[in-house]
Amino acid sequence: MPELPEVETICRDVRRHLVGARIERVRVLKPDVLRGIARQAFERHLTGRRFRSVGRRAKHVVMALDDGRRVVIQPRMTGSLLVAEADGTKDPHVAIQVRLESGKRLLYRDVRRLGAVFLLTPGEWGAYHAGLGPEPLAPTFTRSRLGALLAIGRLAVKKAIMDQRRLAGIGNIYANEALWLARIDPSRPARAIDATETRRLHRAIVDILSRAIASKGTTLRDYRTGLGARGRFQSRLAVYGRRGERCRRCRRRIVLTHAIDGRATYFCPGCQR
DNA sequence: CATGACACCTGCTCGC
DNA sequence: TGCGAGCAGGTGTCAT
Repeated sequence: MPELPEVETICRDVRRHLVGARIERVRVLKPDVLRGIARQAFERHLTGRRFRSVGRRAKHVVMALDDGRRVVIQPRMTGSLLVAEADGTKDPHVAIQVRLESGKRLLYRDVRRLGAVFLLTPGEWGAYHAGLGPEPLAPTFTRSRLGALLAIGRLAVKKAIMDQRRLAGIGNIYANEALWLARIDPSRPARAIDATETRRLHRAIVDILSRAIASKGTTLRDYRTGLGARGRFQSRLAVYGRRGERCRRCRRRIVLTHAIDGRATYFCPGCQR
């Protein structure tokens, strides 16, 4: 569920509680969220370590430890990370609890348990990082880089901007919203997007992600910030979840289709070409 | 290599 | 009220 703005919000919220803090105890309650490491090894490795930094890459939370390894969390559809004051192990959906020296708990909660948690060496992190596309909010993400990643292959533009190897962090909600902002039909072949449209799409992507972060993300169902609050961007969505409502630009009714990759695609047939 | 189908899970909503 | 079907913000694997 969480896309770039939601994960960014989570990181900002939990960072100040974690950086420099010593890990007193780790409890993995749902071992199937761990990838490539067993429960005991994960718990043993983290206990006694300190968090050195908390950051985001694509839609993933990256927490560096003082031994150089990194805990990487992919929340996927229903995962959430939050700092709590009290024990969370009674909550049936808490997969991992990390108790800090402050007494606070870092909880990884995941109703569907589709999320994934990794413990990576510096070398493994390098490969992980390299497998993801550019960060859309980094200064290095330019119009020409967007143009280059759209030019390859024959897939729909919506699929192209959601492909994490091409561009990191955009999911279904913000893909729909960015394409509406840019007035581009989501089903258009990516390679057919011209320079003017690429310019509009670049601006739309940066704009929608920045504004969503400023609103602490979009809460439709499960998503919560790192402090357990709801995001506010859902009230700003122009097309996502608004089938049958009128386009705020041209007054035509918003259409829903599942023709692209089987995912919900909302668009305005009046002004998205 | 690109692409599409499917799997992974649970919970919620809707129609009957 | 109960029940089955369909759906959900993501990503990895497998066959073609």
